Amino acid sequence: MAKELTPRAENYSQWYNDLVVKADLAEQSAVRGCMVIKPYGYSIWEKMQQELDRRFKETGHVNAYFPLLIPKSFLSREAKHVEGFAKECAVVTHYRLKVNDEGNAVVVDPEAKLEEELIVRPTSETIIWNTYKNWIKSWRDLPILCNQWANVMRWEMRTRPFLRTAEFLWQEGHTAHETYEEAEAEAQRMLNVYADFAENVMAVPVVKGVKSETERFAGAVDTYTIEALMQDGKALQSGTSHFLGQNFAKAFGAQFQNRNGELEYVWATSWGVSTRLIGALIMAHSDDNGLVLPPNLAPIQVVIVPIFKGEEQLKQISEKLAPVIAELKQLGISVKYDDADTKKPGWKFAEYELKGVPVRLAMGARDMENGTIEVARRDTLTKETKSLDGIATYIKDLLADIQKNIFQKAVDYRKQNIKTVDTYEEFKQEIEKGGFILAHWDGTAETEAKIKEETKATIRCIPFDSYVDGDKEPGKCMVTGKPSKCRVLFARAY
RNA sequence: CGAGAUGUAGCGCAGUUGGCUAGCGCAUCUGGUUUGGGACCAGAGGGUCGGGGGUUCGAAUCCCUUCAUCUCGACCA
Repeated sequence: MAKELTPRAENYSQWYNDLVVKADLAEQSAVRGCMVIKPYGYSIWEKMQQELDRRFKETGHVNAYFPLLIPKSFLSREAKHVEGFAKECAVVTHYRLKVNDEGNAVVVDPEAKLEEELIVRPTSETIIWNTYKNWIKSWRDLPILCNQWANVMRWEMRTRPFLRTAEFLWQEGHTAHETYEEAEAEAQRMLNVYADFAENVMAVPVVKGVKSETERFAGAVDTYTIEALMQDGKALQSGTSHFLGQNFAKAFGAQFQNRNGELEYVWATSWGVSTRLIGALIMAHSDDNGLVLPPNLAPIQVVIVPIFKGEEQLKQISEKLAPVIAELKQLGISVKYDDADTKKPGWKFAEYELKGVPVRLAMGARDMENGTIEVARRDTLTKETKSLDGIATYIKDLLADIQKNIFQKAVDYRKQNIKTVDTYEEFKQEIEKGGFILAHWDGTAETEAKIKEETKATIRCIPFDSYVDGDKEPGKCMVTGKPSKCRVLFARAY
């Protein structure tokens, strides 16, 4: 056994770390907190990008690119914003290196100090609003609907592959609008795009809602979020969309003449999802045998393994399979035919299971004689022997079925792990078991802080939709007994 | 940034009362036999023992120092 995963039950974090490395998604780099995303992991990101980008374009957005480096002064224009990010910014102070006097190392040239230091972007609101203010003079210039695919850097103390790294890849949408209502609707619309993507492409069910003041993005009026539940019972914030009000417009002096000829500050949104989604994908579906990828994101949807003795037999099997491969490709299915004779079939089976390939086909001498093929599905780990006739359409349907099944499993899991509690004592017990908890809260930051302090649980969001009977009805805060409008979603989170 | 642990071949580890040429498993390479769930035999290559300094006739082993990683806290998409 070349590659063994730590079982989830034994050590969930270790399982996750093992999987990331052994499934060839990413590895540790020479730079603290930064990872190398390997080709297999990156191709999952590329598929995510394709699906998201298409949805952004369909909703009228265009892509652009803004600089990596931001003048330090920009960050401090919005008071809350700087407060939120100042502690985790990397700063560029010099623009030149030189060889030291001993001639054996390069050192920073003290002569080359920057007049104004530059910040490696933790997010781009400031540089973008400094730019947008020049683009916007009239209501006729609005809306601006831009997105950028970029890297950002947040100097985190503790990092984990995909879930929290110092540098990560993401997209950030930044839009400018004429009215409060239009911007607010945009923030909601993009949250819905994220939720649709999470559920239909990633097969990860999410709870949509609004963040409490404490958890809100620094500089936003409101932050909307999609929250997913991982297999260890912890929540993962998987995407956020912010209604920024006029905060950044005011900070950067972005005004326009409205339809009444008056000067007004521009209304804004921003929204993003990151490579963290790969972490969500792993922790939502995978098992002790390795990754389980939903067909809609799997870089390889079908792998075909020939089982042969000698070159002559391989040739015969390959000929038999060629039309099947062609037909699958015609149906838009990504296929890998692994006829390498350097690895045994058993090794390949284990390897592709580890990598989460949704469907595996195998053909040996027996199948060839019978005109059959072995079909194995990753999500259920079941095998069946099927006739070669009509196999391609069968596989196409099977992939759709697997996508549906993976999602349903995740929905069922969430259903089993979403509870309501009415007393704080009960809450303390339940939170130890993990999962989502719907409970009443008095709406104050003090109570929220007390709960976090005592239980490590945070308010993930105030959900938009109802998940259990009566969760939208008023009640009494489980801690203080003060009135509460509706139940809010608690969990321990990543 | 606080507490603890660990650094020996690509990976996982043994060796640490100071003493021969630093070892084992996996991986790698060569040749052969194999191929329906992580094959077998034979041979081979691969090491600044995390870095620096010290003690000593002699250091992976003892001392000092430094760096890195992991776990747990504080902080966070």
